[in-house]
Amino acid sequence: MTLRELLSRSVHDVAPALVGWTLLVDGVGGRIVEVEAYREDDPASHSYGGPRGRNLVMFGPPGRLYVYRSYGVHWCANVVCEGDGTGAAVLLRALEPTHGIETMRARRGLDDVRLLCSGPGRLTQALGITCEHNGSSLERPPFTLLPPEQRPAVVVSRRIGIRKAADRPWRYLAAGSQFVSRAA
DNA sequence: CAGTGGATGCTCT
DNA sequence: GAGCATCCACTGT
Repeated sequence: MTLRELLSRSVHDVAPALVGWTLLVDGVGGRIVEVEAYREDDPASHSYGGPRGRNLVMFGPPGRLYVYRSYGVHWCANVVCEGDGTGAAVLLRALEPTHGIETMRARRGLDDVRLLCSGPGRLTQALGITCEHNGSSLERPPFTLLPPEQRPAVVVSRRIGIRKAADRPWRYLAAGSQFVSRAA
């Protein structure tokens, strides 16, 4: 299955399926170990209420990156999926660093590998993702998405850091990973 | 450990 | 003017 075919499916299929893939930006990054699903009929989603303003990329074709500023200070990155204007995307919440660790240490200003990419704001800082990448295709440089050699076991839990629709079990983690932002 | 509060920009009311 | 899909430093056990 191609990346495009994978991302064209329901966000509830795409989100767990992305766990284990390796995301690189200019060769720097790691293995995806934590994501969350968001969709249009979801009060916690930026796409809730239909396309307007900053959320337009969420209603575009699958395989693009939706980047927004969080709490005025951080960037958060989502993989747009489904397509056909459904407004669904997968929030990238944590990576296990594998490539370019020294570059990520320098960008983050710390040494502990477990803290480099264990949170949505940390991850974008470590990989150098900013609003300049909003709307960019993940199928082209500087991005690389590599499939896992073996599909990892995935654990489901409730989403983190939201007040609305906080009870929906739409957070997906690599089982047993030490690099998630919070244990399941 | 846990809990609290500040930084800071953008969207929405 | 409020609220936010966050992170970090600081406080107190």
